[in-house]
Amino acid sequence: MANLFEQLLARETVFRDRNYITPHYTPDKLLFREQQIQKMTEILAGLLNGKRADNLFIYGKVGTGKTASARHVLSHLLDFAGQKNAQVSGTYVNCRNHNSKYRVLSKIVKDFYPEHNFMGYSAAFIYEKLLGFAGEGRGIVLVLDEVDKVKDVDELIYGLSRANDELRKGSLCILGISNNVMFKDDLDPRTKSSLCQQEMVFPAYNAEELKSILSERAKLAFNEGCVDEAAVSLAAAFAAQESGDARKAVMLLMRAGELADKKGLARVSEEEVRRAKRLVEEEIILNMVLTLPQQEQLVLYAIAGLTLERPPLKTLTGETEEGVLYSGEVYDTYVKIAKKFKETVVSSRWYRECISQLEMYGLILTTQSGKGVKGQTRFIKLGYDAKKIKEAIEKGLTA
DNA sequence: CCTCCACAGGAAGCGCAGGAGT
DNA sequence: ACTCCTGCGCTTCCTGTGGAGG
Repeated sequence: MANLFEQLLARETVFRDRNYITPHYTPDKLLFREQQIQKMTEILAGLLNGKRADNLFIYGKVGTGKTASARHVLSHLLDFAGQKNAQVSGTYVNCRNHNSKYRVLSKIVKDFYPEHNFMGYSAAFIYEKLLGFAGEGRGIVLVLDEVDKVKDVDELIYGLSRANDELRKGSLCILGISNNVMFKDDLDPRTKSSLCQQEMVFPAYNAEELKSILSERAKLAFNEGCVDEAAVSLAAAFAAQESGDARKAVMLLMRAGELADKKGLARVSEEEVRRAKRLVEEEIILNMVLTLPQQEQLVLYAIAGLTLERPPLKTLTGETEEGVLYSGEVYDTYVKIAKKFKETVVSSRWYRECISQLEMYGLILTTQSGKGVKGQTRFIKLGYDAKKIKEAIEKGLTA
């Protein structure tokens, strides 16, 4: 009997190197971002001659290459500065992980003085340290990704730009990135004019562009001839239709490849992409179900349970129709279930609020009762597969 | 036509956790 | 460290609505 891992590795695969088709990988050449990269290069070029550079604010939806482009330009800048012995430094901060002025500043200073640990030092000290570093005559680029996540952005930007004004030698250049279009309007006017000296918008990719991007990745990630062109087109089309998010397109093709491997297929075809899309959608729904507030989960669980109990009805035309539930009976079963799980039972008013929420999420469908029913009530129908939803919630409740 | 049923959904307010302000 | 404030989840109370049934 062969070793378990040996077996696994020896298995047929469509992948040459799976890493190239994960969202973590950034290609050396960023397609369809030449303009943006060019403009960023122009803005930052002055630093190499000891001049100041304008601050730049970049925005655009997720998966439009903002982060990748910024990091790309930054690394080129630092490489070139290293070769030319120019006094240029820079660092990248993801503000989702460093979401306050203090955290951002200490991350920056820690990057410039890797041998020191500034944990616990006062904000003023860290600020001075940064001023000192720049004051030695360095041009510094600070890439602040997802700046909108910083709680006190105004203070952070204000502090940094004031530092820039105070410096006699050296300079600071802020390159802010955000995918929230509204963010700019919430800023203090002074912060806004400071951060947005230059602005840039990254548009979403269209289907053709996504196709080219995917093709490039596919060449690297898949073995030759292992992925149909039609499959790449379809994945690009799906992603373009929804959002123009390159990351989503890449994920879709990766999943399709995994499906092909699982089924022992030699190549990835459109069929795998379709199945991958369904799979991804299912994951999103199940994830949504699990992150629902407790009471809404219980209500949904009651609906799923009742739907399964009730055999699908045959309509007059012979088609089967999903069981339609009355609002009242759903509430009654919800109460029973909540008691069984020893959870608090909410009032029927709040239950109705849960129903509205679930409908907003698209997890259920409701219609007003018409003729043939006494009183006024809502008919409730599950939007997705009852079994899967029930299983998902059961898993969540026992965990 | 009136009444009742079986709900829908608005308004006000309560208790609590957690963040902001000092 | 302290209070103050705010948002969330929820309850209570209430008025509205359209069909069923007498």
